[in-house]
Amino acid sequence: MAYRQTELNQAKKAGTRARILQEARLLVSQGGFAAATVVPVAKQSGIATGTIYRHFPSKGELVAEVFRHASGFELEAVTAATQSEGTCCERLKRAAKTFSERALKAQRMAYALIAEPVDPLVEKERLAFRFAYAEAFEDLINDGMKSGEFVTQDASITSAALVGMLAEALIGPLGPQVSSYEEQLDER
Amino acid sequence: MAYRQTELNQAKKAGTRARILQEARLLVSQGGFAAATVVPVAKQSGIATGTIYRHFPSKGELVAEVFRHASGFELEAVTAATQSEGTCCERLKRAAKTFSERALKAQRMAYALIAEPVDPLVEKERLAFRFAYAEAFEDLINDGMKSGEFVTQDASITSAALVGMLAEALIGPLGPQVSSYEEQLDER
DNA sequence: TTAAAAAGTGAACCTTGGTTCACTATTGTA
DNA sequence: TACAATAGTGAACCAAGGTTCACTTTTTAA
Repeated sequence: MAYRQTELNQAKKAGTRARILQEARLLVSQGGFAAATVVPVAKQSGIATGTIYRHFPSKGELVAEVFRHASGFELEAVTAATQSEGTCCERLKRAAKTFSERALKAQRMAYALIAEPVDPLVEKERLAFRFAYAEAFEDLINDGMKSGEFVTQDASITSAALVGMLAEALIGPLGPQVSSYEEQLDER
Repeated sequence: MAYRQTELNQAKKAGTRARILQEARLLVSQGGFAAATVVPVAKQSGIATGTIYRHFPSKGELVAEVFRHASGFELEAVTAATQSEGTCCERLKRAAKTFSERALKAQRMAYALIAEPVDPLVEKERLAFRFAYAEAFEDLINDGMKSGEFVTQDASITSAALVGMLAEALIGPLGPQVSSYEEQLDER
Protein backbone atom coordinates (compact mmCIF):
# COMPACT_ATOMS: atom_id res chain seq x y z
CA MET A 1 0.00 0.00 0.00
CA ALA A 2 3.03 2.21 0.07
CA TYR A 3 6.66 2.80 -0.67
CA ARG A 4 9.02 0.21 0.73
CA GLN A 5 12.74 -0.42 0.82
CA THR A 6 13.82 -2.54 -2.12
CA GLU A 7 17.04 -3.64 -3.71
CA LEU A 8 16.88 -1.20 -6.57
CA ASN A 9 16.08 1.48 -4.07
CA GLN A 10 19.04 0.79 -1.91
CA ALA A 11 21.36 0.39 -4.83
CA LYS A 12 20.39 3.72 -6.26
CA LYS A 13 20.73 5.45 -2.94
CA ALA A 14 24.09 3.86 -2.35
CA GLY A 15 25.06 4.93 -5.83
CA THR A 16 24.23 8.55 -5.17
CA ARG A 17 26.13 8.46 -1.93
CA ALA A 18 29.10 6.91 -3.66
CA ARG A 19 29.01 9.52 -6.39
CA ILE A 20 29.03 12.33 -3.84
CA LEU A 21 32.06 10.81 -2.17
CA GLN A 22 33.73 10.24 -5.49
CA GLU A 23 33.29 13.83 -6.61
CA ALA A 24 34.35 15.18 -3.25
CA ARG A 25 37.45 13.04 -3.46
CA LEU A 26 38.19 14.39 -6.91
CA LEU A 27 37.86 17.95 -5.71
CA VAL A 28 40.18 17.25 -2.79
CA SER A 29 42.76 15.64 -5.03
CA GLN A 30 42.73 18.76 -7.19
CA GLY A 31 42.34 21.64 -4.79
CA GLY A 32 42.65 20.15 -1.33
CA PHE A 33 39.99 20.10 1.35
CA ALA A 34 39.54 23.82 0.93
CA ALA A 35 38.01 23.12 -2.47
CA ALA A 36 35.57 20.52 -1.22
CA THR A 37 32.75 22.86 -0.20
CA VAL A 38 29.13 21.84 -0.36
CA VAL A 39 28.01 23.73 -3.44
CA PRO A 40 30.78 22.50 -5.77
CA VAL A 41 30.47 18.95 -4.51
CA ALA A 42 26.75 19.05 -5.22
CA LYS A 43 27.25 20.63 -8.61
CA GLN A 44 29.87 18.08 -9.62
CA SER A 45 27.64 15.28 -8.45
CA GLY A 46 24.75 16.66 -10.46
CA ILE A 47 22.49 17.07 -7.44
CA ALA A 48 21.16 19.86 -5.23
CA THR A 49 23.00 20.97 -2.12
CA GLY A 50 20.16 19.79 0.07
CA THR A 51 20.56 16.28 -1.25
CA ILE A 52 24.00 16.06 0.29
CA TYR A 53 22.26 16.20 3.63
CA ARG A 54 20.08 13.21 2.76
CA HIS A 55 23.26 11.17 2.68
CA PHE A 56 25.52 12.83 5.21
CA PRO A 57 24.64 14.46 8.52
CA SER A 58 27.05 17.31 7.92
CA LYS A 59 29.74 18.53 5.62
CA GLY A 60 32.29 17.61 8.25
CA GLU A 61 31.19 14.00 8.20
CA LEU A 62 31.37 13.94 4.45
CA VAL A 63 34.92 15.20 4.23
CA ALA A 64 35.93 13.04 7.16
CA GLU A 65 34.75 10.06 5.16
CA VAL A 66 36.68 11.27 2.14
CA PHE A 67 39.72 11.48 4.34
CA ARG A 68 39.20 8.02 5.78
CA HIS A 69 38.83 6.53 2.34
CA ALA A 70 41.90 8.16 0.85
CA SER A 71 44.09 7.61 3.88
CA GLY A 72 42.91 4.01 4.13
CA PHE A 73 44.39 3.25 0.73
CA GLU A 74 47.71 4.80 1.66
CA LEU A 75 47.83 3.12 4.99
CA GLU A 76 47.09 -0.26 3.49
CA ALA A 77 49.94 0.03 1.03
CA VAL A 78 52.46 1.04 3.67
CA THR A 79 51.26 -1.52 6.17
CA ALA A 80 51.59 -4.23 3.56
CA ALA A 81 55.15 -3.12 2.96
CA THR A 82 56.00 -3.28 6.65
CA GLN A 83 54.66 -6.81 6.73
CA SER A 84 56.36 -8.00 3.57
CA GLU A 85 59.07 -10.66 3.31
CA GLY A 86 62.72 -10.13 4.10
CA THR A 87 64.81 -8.64 6.88
CA CYS A 88 63.32 -5.88 9.00
CA CYS A 89 65.75 -3.49 7.45
CA GLU A 90 64.50 -4.35 3.98
CA ARG A 91 60.91 -4.10 5.11
CA LEU A 92 61.54 -0.69 6.60
CA LYS A 93 63.17 0.53 3.43
CA ARG A 94 60.30 -0.84 1.40
CA ALA A 95 57.74 0.88 3.59
CA ALA A 96 59.52 4.21 3.38
CA LYS A 97 59.79 3.88 -0.37
CA THR A 98 56.13 2.99 -0.68
CA PHE A 99 55.13 5.97 1.40
CA SER A 100 57.35 8.30 -0.59
CA GLU A 101 56.50 7.09 -4.04
CA ARG A 102 52.80 7.18 -3.44
CA ALA A 103 52.99 10.65 -1.96
CA LEU A 104 54.99 11.93 -4.90
CA LYS A 105 52.64 10.35 -7.39
CA ALA A 106 49.67 12.20 -5.91
CA GLN A 107 51.19 15.26 -4.38
CA ARG A 108 48.09 17.37 -3.95
CA MET A 109 46.32 14.55 -2.18
CA ALA A 110 49.37 13.78 -0.07
CA TYR A 111 49.57 17.37 1.04
CA ALA A 112 45.88 17.34 1.85
CA LEU A 113 46.24 14.17 3.89
CA ILE A 114 49.33 15.16 5.81
CA ALA A 115 49.73 18.87 6.09
CA GLU A 116 46.89 20.99 4.74
CA PRO A 117 45.04 23.04 7.34
CA VAL A 118 41.65 21.40 7.78
CA ASP A 119 38.63 21.66 10.00
CA PRO A 120 38.54 19.87 13.34
CA LEU A 121 36.54 16.82 12.27
CA VAL A 122 39.09 16.07 9.58
CA GLU A 123 41.96 16.88 11.89
CA LYS A 124 40.72 14.15 14.17
CA GLU A 125 40.85 11.69 11.31
CA ARG A 126 44.31 12.84 10.48
CA LEU A 127 45.46 12.18 14.00
CA ALA A 128 44.15 8.65 13.75
CA PHE A 129 45.77 8.32 10.36
CA ARG A 130 49.19 9.33 11.63
CA PHE A 131 48.79 7.15 14.63
CA ALA A 132 47.96 4.18 12.45
CA TYR A 133 51.05 4.79 10.35
CA ALA A 134 53.14 4.97 13.48
CA GLU A 135 51.65 1.72 14.67
CA ALA A 136 52.62 -0.08 11.51
CA PHE A 137 56.18 1.12 11.93
CA GLU A 138 56.10 0.32 15.60
CA ASP A 139 55.26 -3.31 14.92
CA LEU A 140 58.10 -3.50 12.47
CA ILE A 141 60.57 -1.98 14.91
CA ASN A 142 59.49 -4.40 17.59
CA ASP A 143 60.08 -7.26 15.17
CA GLY A 144 63.51 -5.87 14.46
CA MET A 145 64.39 -5.61 18.11
CA LYS A 146 63.19 -9.15 18.74
CA SER A 147 65.40 -10.48 15.96
CA GLY A 148 68.34 -8.40 17.17
CA GLU A 149 68.46 -6.49 13.92
CA PHE A 150 67.64 -3.16 15.57
CA VAL A 151 69.14 -1.80 18.77
CA THR A 152 66.92 -1.56 21.82
CA GLN A 153 64.75 1.53 21.70
CA ASP A 154 61.37 2.94 22.56
CA ALA A 155 59.49 1.84 19.48
CA SER A 156 56.58 4.21 20.06
CA ILE A 157 58.90 7.20 19.90
CA THR A 158 60.96 5.97 17.01
CA SER A 159 57.90 5.14 14.97
CA ALA A 160 56.39 8.59 15.48
CA ALA A 161 59.73 10.08 14.55
CA LEU A 162 59.79 8.00 11.38
CA VAL A 163 56.37 9.22 10.35
CA GLY A 164 57.32 12.82 11.00
CA MET A 165 60.54 12.38 9.13
CA LEU A 166 58.89 11.00 6.05
CA ALA A 167 56.12 13.55 6.09
CA GLU A 168 58.37 16.54 6.56
CA ALA A 169 61.06 15.45 4.14
CA LEU A 170 58.49 14.84 1.44
CA ILE A 171 55.82 17.43 1.73
CA GLY A 172 56.05 19.49 4.89
CA PRO A 173 58.41 22.21 3.80
CA LEU A 174 57.26 22.16 0.23
CA GLY A 175 53.61 22.93 0.60
CA PRO A 176 50.96 22.26 -2.02
CA GLN A 177 53.23 22.70 -4.97
CA VAL A 178 56.21 20.41 -5.03
CA SER A 179 59.13 20.28 -7.38
CA SER A 180 61.64 17.63 -8.28
CA TYR A 181 62.36 15.34 -5.42
CA GLU A 182 61.52 12.54 -7.75
CA GLU A 183 64.90 11.95 -9.30
CA GLN A 184 66.47 12.01 -5.85
CA LEU A 185 64.28 9.22 -4.64
CA ASP A 186 65.90 6.21 -6.27
CA GLU A 187 69.02 5.46 -4.30
CA ARG A 188 67.49 6.15 -0.92
CA MET B 1 49.76 75.45 14.57
CA ALA B 2 48.67 71.90 14.84
CA TYR B 3 49.26 68.42 16.07
CA ARG B 4 52.69 66.97 15.31
CA GLN B 5 54.55 63.73 15.86
CA THR B 6 56.45 63.80 19.12
CA GLU B 7 58.37 61.34 21.21
CA LEU B 8 55.64 60.83 23.77
CA ASN B 9 53.24 60.34 20.91
CA GLN B 10 55.25 57.66 19.24
CA ALA B 11 56.00 55.92 22.49
CA LYS B 12 52.36 55.74 23.41
CA LYS B 13 51.39 54.46 20.01
CA ALA B 14 54.14 51.88 20.09
CA GLY B 15 52.95 50.92 23.54
CA THR B 16 49.42 50.25 22.36
CA ARG B 17 50.71 48.23 19.47
CA ALA B 18 52.93 46.25 21.78
CA ARG B 19 50.07 45.62 24.16
CA ILE B 20 47.90 44.29 21.35
CA LEU B 21 50.65 41.90 20.33
CA GLN B 22 51.23 40.91 23.92
CA GLU B 23 47.59 40.08 24.55
CA ALA B 24 47.26 38.26 21.26
CA ARG B 25 50.32 36.22 22.17
CA LEU B 26 48.81 35.38 25.51
CA LEU B 27 45.57 34.23 23.91
CA VAL B 28 47.51 32.05 21.48
CA SER B 29 49.56 30.51 24.24
CA GLN B 30 46.35 29.60 26.02
CA GLY B 31 43.92 28.65 23.28
CA GLY B 32 45.94 28.54 20.10
CA PHE B 33 45.47 30.74 17.07
CA ALA B 34 41.82 29.82 16.99
CA ALA B 35 41.38 31.83 20.17
CA ALA B 36 43.10 34.92 18.84
CA THR B 37 40.10 36.54 17.16
CA VAL B 38 39.69 40.27 16.89
CA VAL B 39 37.07 40.89 19.55
CA PRO B 40 38.84 39.05 22.40
CA VAL B 41 42.19 40.54 21.48
CA ALA B 42 40.66 44.00 21.61
CA LYS B 43 38.85 43.27 24.85
CA GLN B 44 41.98 41.92 26.52
CA SER B 45 43.94 44.92 25.35
CA GLY B 46 41.30 47.25 26.72
CA ILE B 47 40.60 48.87 23.38
CA ALA B 48 37.90 48.83 20.71
CA THR B 49 38.02 46.42 17.80
CA GLY B 50 38.46 49.25 15.37
CA THR B 51 41.62 50.35 17.12
CA ILE B 52 43.29 47.10 16.12
CA TYR B 53 43.07 48.34 12.57
CA ARG B 54 44.92 51.54 13.42
CA HIS B 55 47.93 49.39 14.22
CA PHE B 56 47.62 46.43 11.87
CA PRO B 57 46.35 46.31 8.31
CA SER B 58 44.46 43.09 8.95
CA LYS B 59 43.94 40.39 11.49
CA GLY B 60 46.11 38.10 9.37
CA GLU B 61 49.05 40.48 9.67
CA LEU B 62 48.57 40.71 13.39
CA VAL B 63 48.63 36.98 14.00
CA ALA B 64 51.45 36.57 11.51
CA GLU B 65 53.47 38.96 13.64
CA VAL B 66 52.57 37.03 16.75
CA PHE B 67 53.78 33.92 15.02
CA ARG B 68 57.01 35.54 13.92
CA HIS B 69 57.71 36.80 17.39
CA ALA B 70 57.08 33.51 19.14
CA SER B 71 58.84 31.39 16.56
CA GLY B 72 61.77 33.79 16.55
CA PHE B 73 62.47 33.04 20.19
CA GLU B 74 62.35 29.31 19.63
CA LEU B 75 64.47 29.47 16.55
CA GLU B 76 67.09 31.56 18.25
CA ALA B 77 67.46 29.09 21.09
CA VAL B 78 67.82 26.12 18.78
CA THR B 79 70.15 27.91 16.41
CA ALA B 80 72.37 28.87 19.33
CA ALA B 81 72.51 25.24 20.35
CA THR B 82 73.52 24.13 16.87
CA GLN B 83 76.34 26.67 16.96
CA SER B 84 77.53 25.86 20.46
CA GLU B 85 80.90 24.40 21.41
CA GLY B 86 81.82 20.73 21.16
CA THR B 87 81.60 17.97 18.58
CA CYS B 88 78.89 18.10 15.98
CA CYS B 89 77.28 15.13 17.63
CA GLU B 90 77.09 16.96 20.91
CA ARG B 91 75.77 20.06 19.24
CA LEU B 92 73.09 18.05 17.49
CA LYS B 93 72.04 16.43 20.74
CA ARG B 94 71.97 19.80 22.44
CA ALA B 95 69.82 21.31 19.71
CA ALA B 96 67.34 18.46 19.82
CA LYS B 97 67.16 18.71 23.58
CA THR B 98 66.65 22.45 23.42
CA PHE B 99 63.86 22.05 20.90
CA SER B 100 62.18 19.36 22.94
CA GLU B 101 62.46 20.94 26.34
CA ARG B 102 61.17 24.27 25.18
CA ALA B 103 58.27 22.65 23.38
CA LEU B 104 57.34 20.64 26.43
CA LYS B 105 57.57 23.67 28.69
CA ALA B 106 55.05 25.56 26.55
CA GLN B 107 53.00 22.85 24.96
CA ARG B 108 50.03 24.87 23.82
CA MET B 109 52.26 27.37 22.11
CA ALA B 110 54.40 24.63 20.59
CA TYR B 111 51.34 22.99 19.14
CA ALA B 112 50.19 26.32 17.77
CA LEU B 113 53.56 26.95 16.17
CA ILE B 114 54.06 23.54 14.68
CA ALA B 115 50.82 21.76 14.08
CA GLU B 116 47.63 23.71 14.71
CA PRO B 117 45.50 24.38 11.65
CA VAL B 118 45.88 28.07 10.86
CA ASP B 119 44.88 30.54 8.21
CA PRO B 120 47.03 30.96 5.09
CA LEU B 121 48.97 34.04 6.18
CA VAL B 122 50.15 32.24 9.29
CA GLU B 123 50.76 29.06 7.36
CA LYS B 124 53.21 30.99 5.23
CA GLU B 125 55.09 32.08 8.32
CA ARG B 126 55.11 28.53 9.54
CA LEU B 127 56.69 27.36 6.34
CA ALA B 128 59.44 29.91 6.75
CA PHE B 129 59.79 28.87 10.39
CA ARG B 130 60.26 25.21 9.56
CA PHE B 131 62.59 26.08 6.78
CA ALA B 132 64.71 28.18 9.12
CA TYR B 133 64.90 25.32 11.58
CA ALA B 134 65.95 23.00 8.81
CA GLU B 135 68.62 25.46 7.76
CA ALA B 136 70.14 25.56 11.23
CA PHE B 137 70.35 21.79 11.23
CA GLU B 138 71.64 21.76 7.71
CA ASP B 139 74.59 23.95 8.63
CA LEU B 140 75.37 21.68 11.51
CA ILE B 141 75.22 18.58 9.34
CA ASN B 142 77.49 20.17 6.80
CA ASP B 143 79.97 20.95 9.56
CA GLY B 144 79.79 17.35 10.66
CA MET B 145 80.43 16.05 7.18
CA LYS B 146 83.36 18.38 6.75
CA SER B 147 84.91 17.16 9.97
CA GLY B 148 84.26 13.55 9.04
CA GLU B 149 82.01 13.06 12.04
CA PHE B 150 78.90 12.41 9.94
CA VAL B 151 78.68 10.19 6.88
CA THR B 152 78.16 11.81 3.51
CA GLN B 153 74.51 12.68 2.96
CA ASP B 154 72.16 15.19 1.43
CA ALA B 155 72.02 17.66 4.28
CA SER B 156 68.91 19.39 2.98
CA ILE B 157 66.93 16.17 3.18
CA THR B 158 68.35 15.04 6.48
CA SER B 159 67.71 18.38 8.09
CA ALA B 160 64.09 18.44 6.97
CA ALA B 161 63.77 14.91 8.25
CA LEU B 162 65.20 15.96 11.61
CA VAL B 163 62.71 18.76 11.95
CA GLY B 164 59.82 16.47 11.07
CA MET B 165 61.07 13.86 13.44
CA LEU B 166 61.28 16.23 16.39
CA ALA B 167 57.95 17.83 15.63
CA GLU B 168 56.06 14.60 15.21
CA ALA B 169 57.64 12.77 18.10
CA LEU B 170 56.86 15.65 20.42
CA ILE B 171 53.58 17.13 19.42
CA GLY B 172 52.29 15.77 16.14
CA PRO B 173 50.40 12.72 17.27
CA LEU B 174 49.54 14.17 20.64
CA GLY B 175 47.63 17.22 19.62
CA PRO B 176 46.89 20.21 21.84
CA GLN B 177 46.83 18.27 25.08
CA VAL B 178 50.00 16.36 25.78
CA SER B 179 50.82 13.98 28.57
CA SER B 180 53.98 12.72 30.13
CA TYR B 181 56.79 12.59 27.65
CA GLU B 182 58.75 14.61 30.10
CA GLU B 183 60.21 11.83 32.16
CA GLN B 184 61.21 10.03 28.99
CA LEU B 185 63.22 12.94 27.76
CA ASP B 186 66.33 12.70 29.86
CA GLU B 187 68.45 9.92 28.44
CA ARG B 188 67.80 10.80 24.83
C1' DT C 1 -4.74 4.88 -10.77
C1' DT C 2 -3.97 6.30 -6.42
C1' DA C 3 -1.93 7.04 -1.99
C1' DA C 4 1.98 6.81 1.05
C1' DA C 5 6.71 7.14 1.70
C1' DA C 6 11.02 8.47 0.51
C1' DA C 7 14.40 11.22 -2.33
C1' DG C 8 15.46 15.48 -4.47
C1' DT C 9 15.36 20.59 -4.86
C1' DG C 10 17.51 25.22 -4.18
C1' DA C 11 16.65 29.59 -2.50
C1' DA C 12 16.52 31.54 1.96
C1' DC C 13 18.53 31.43 6.35
C1' DC C 14 22.01 31.51 9.95
C1' DT C 15 26.40 31.82 12.06
C1' DT C 16 31.01 33.30 12.50
C1' DG C 17 34.26 36.52 12.35
C1' DG C 18 36.73 40.09 9.84
C1' DT C 19 36.33 44.96 8.35
C1' DT C 20 34.56 49.64 7.85
C1' DC C 21 33.35 54.33 8.98
C1' DA C 22 31.00 58.31 10.78
C1' DC C 23 31.76 60.06 15.04
C1' DT C 24 34.07 61.34 19.54
C1' DA C 25 38.21 62.14 22.42
C1' DT C 26 42.76 63.51 22.93
C1' DT C 27 46.87 65.93 22.06
C1' DG C 28 50.08 69.47 20.32
C1' DT C 29 50.78 74.12 18.63
C1' DA C 30 49.70 79.05 18.04
C1' DT D 1 41.26 79.13 23.94
C1' DA D 2 41.01 77.59 19.17
C1' DC D 3 41.95 74.60 15.71
C1' DA D 4 44.05 70.92 13.30
C1' DA D 5 45.70 66.36 13.24
C1' DT D 6 45.76 61.94 14.91
C1' DA D 7 44.00 58.01 18.02
C1' DG D 8 40.10 55.64 19.61
C1' DT D 9 35.27 53.91 19.34
C1' DG D 10 31.84 50.16 18.47
C1' DA D 11 27.77 49.24 16.12
C1' DA D 12 26.74 48.18 11.52
C1' DC D 13 28.23 45.90 7.55
C1' DC D 14 29.78 42.22 4.70
C1' DA D 15 31.41 37.72 2.84
C1' DA D 16 31.73 32.85 3.00
C1' DG D 17 29.95 28.83 3.58
C1' DG D 18 27.19 25.44 6.07
C1' DT D 19 22.32 24.15 6.98
C1' DT D 20 17.32 24.13 6.71
C1' DC D 21 12.72 23.40 4.96
C1' DA D 22 8.45 23.87 2.38
C1' DC D 23 7.71 22.04 -1.85
C1' DT D 24 8.12 18.87 -5.99
C1' DT D 25 9.29 14.49 -8.05
C1' DT D 26 9.86 9.69 -8.05
C1' DT D 27 8.96 5.09 -6.57
C1' DT D 28 6.37 1.26 -4.53
C1' DA D 29 2.37 -1.39 -3.54
C1' DA D 30 -2.50 -2.03 -3.50
